[in-house]
Amino acid sequence: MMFVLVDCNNFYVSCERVFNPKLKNRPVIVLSNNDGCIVSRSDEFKKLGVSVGAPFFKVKEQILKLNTAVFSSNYTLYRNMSDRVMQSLSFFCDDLEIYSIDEAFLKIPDLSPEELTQFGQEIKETVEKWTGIPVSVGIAKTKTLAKAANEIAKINFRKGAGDLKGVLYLDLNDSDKYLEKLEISEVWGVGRKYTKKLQAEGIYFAKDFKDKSLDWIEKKMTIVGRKTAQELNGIVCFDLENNPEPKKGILSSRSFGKKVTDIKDLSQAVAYHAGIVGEKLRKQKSVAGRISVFVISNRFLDNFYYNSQAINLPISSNDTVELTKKALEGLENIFKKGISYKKVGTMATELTSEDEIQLSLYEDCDDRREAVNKT
DNA sequence: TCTGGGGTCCTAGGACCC
DNA sequence: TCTGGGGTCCTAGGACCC
Repeated sequence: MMFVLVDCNNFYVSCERVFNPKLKNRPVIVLSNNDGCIVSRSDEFKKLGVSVGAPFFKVKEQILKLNTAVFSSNYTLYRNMSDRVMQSLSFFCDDLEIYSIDEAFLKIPDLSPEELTQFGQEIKETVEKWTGIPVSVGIAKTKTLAKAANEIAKINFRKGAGDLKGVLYLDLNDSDKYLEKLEISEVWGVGRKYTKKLQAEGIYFAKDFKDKSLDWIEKKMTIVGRKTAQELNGIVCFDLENNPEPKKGILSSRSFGKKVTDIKDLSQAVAYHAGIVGEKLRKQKSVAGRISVFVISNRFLDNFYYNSQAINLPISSNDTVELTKKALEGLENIFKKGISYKKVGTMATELTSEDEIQLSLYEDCDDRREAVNKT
């Protein structure tokens, strides 16, 4: 079997371009809540080293110089476009995992290298024709290698080399020639912290990592790192997950656009988030056994303050009134005067299905009845 | 003063992903 | 002046149990 990773290029930017074709040849930036951070940017900025997550104010000047179109994010639009992309993909293959809003894995049978490459190109052309969203395709023996292949195809395309045309099948037999050029930080599962750690050990490229001893890697990076290394060697450790379990936690949070110090303002926000959480719970037919609330000050200033509290519910619930009451109780316990708060959130965990809770309520009744009968 | 061995469960914290 | 939001998984250490 082979894994195919289809990844939309600069997804939010591409969505905006679909609805406004004049933006095709113009630099575009999409910003987060409160227009604080960059969440998507066109290729011009990738080349300039403007990364996702960068604070807008720091790069604003540089960006506006280029006659850039700047957008606040419009998640309804992006969700809608995402659905269309995923639908197009399901046309090619039923064995499909929607990994994120702009990425999906497909699992397909082994074919010859030429056929695989052709398959990838067909996917790319079709999705672009049907949705207007440009994508890159990576194909390989494991998810981690498919991710790498996709990344390499993207880099190649951006450099204007163009020989891959946004599609790469990474054959296990000559993976080294690609992996020796792929920065370790680009490997799926290796983030900022591990990149530093690994570089300190002289590991700069995916190939260096892949050739290290597994036990050594596990010691440094837990079992997760071990699996990543195995996957780079073609051993499948992460299979397709196309039967998603219901979510294990549901979170709603938002940062404030201005200074907030008053518990009244915080309470209002916490209640709002509890409402959102309740709504999401009811939508997926879950109830929460635990509700937590957290507050956080500006992490870039001194006197950084973070605190959180989790409260167990006597009976699991998805009722907004109940959730709000408990969340506000929690807030009172962690509120500290004189702090300038930047963000609050409410989170539900220990989720179970609505049906189960009803069942257990009946069971309680039965127990009680039994107890009564016995006496 | 000496003070077992093994198991489970829970939580906080740290890493990662998009 | 201004730094997103929503998730997952793993581990260590403490509490508790026999």
